[in-house]
Amino acid sequence: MSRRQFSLPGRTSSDPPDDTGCTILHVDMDAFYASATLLSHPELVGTPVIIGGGNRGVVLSATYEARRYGVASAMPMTRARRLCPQATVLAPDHRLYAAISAAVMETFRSVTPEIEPLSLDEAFLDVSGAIRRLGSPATIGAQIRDTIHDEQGITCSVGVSSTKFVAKIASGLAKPDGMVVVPRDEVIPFVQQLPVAALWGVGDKTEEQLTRLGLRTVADIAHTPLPTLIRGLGEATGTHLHELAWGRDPRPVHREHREKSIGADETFEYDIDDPREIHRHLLKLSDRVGARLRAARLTGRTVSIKVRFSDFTTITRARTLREPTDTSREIYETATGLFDALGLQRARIRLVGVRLEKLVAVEEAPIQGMLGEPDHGWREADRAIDRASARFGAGSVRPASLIARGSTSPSDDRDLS
DNA sequence: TCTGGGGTCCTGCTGCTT
DNA sequence: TCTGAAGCAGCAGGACCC
Repeated sequence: MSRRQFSLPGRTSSDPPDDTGCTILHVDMDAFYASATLLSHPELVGTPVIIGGGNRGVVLSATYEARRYGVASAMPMTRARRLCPQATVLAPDHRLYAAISAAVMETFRSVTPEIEPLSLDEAFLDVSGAIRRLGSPATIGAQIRDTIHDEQGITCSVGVSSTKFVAKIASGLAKPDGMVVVPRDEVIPFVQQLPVAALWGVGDKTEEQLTRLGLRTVADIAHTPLPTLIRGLGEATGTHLHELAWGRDPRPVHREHREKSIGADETFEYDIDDPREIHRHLLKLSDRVGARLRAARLTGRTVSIKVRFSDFTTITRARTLREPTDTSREIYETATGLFDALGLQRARIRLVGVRLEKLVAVEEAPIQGMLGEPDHGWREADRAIDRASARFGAGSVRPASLIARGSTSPSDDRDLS
């Protein structure tokens, strides 16, 4: 098999770049969800396929054949279908993605323990400790790509550089199925030739603001006085972009990742204007969030809700509790309290969400009983539900109000993802 | 065109405490 | 007792990322 390498603009494959000091690798699976799904649909390989679903869903991923028609991730499904009507649409299989992701992360761990996963399908690796054992960073990148292709049957792209953000841009340029090395002494010209939108942290709005300031390339940002950037973009963003524009990104690869919030939200198939129906969804979401908190042995102090109306305007409300909690019932009661306080009169609601913030480990947060809670209260009930779910499957036990009339399937109301 | 779900971070405002 | 400043926490909204 031949894998594309060293495709930095202006270079040829006979001119391998100097990867000395380029110890950061960014590895990104190519069209991960689509490639993974096609493992069980080999007859669709080479054809346009879109992963996504639902009336109001968006595209999770698409094969490169579908992307040629303009289909892109996060695009509304209705639009994707219009752009590429001949595409096969498949529902996502999150269990499969998690399994492949775990195997890929294991491959990374065989190279170095210094891994920072960003999502299921990408991670930063600091390979400085592996060079003596496995070879240069570019050699290690090539080995990783071959291993993932041979063992998982999917391709990935690798960016190699001395900083995280340059490695990330490089892997994007390498796609699909390629590798780009940005030598240390070429970082500044490499970064400064890029459009501003290539910078990490520049989305539509920031790009608009930068354009208004007359800045189109990273070089423009680099040569703009810092106070001007701060005035236009704010202290944090201004400083951050100025640093990146000079190739400076001192952030190391972080092995440990501590979650700061855990939440769940749900877009309804049709807008809902019945507060009792909203309460039922808040109960389901609180239940889901509570279960995830307890599984992660975390508690949270601030309960926040999100409400999105039919016109897509979105509001959030939050309440900080006296003590942290991991009890689904307490989360639910706080969430409904926040929702009821909005005083909505038959407003058409598209989405509701529940989130727990200010997380602390169970061990660090002595949990107190809810006010008026009996000795064997909601906490014990939650634990019993968690045990039943572990044994019989998620959703095997749930609040009676979530059991639809005539329903016998636990999956009716509870999302297993 | 018509916008998911899971997150993180930043900014501005308000109210409380010192 | 009153007032203003400073610091901080909480809250709300928004931008961004995958």
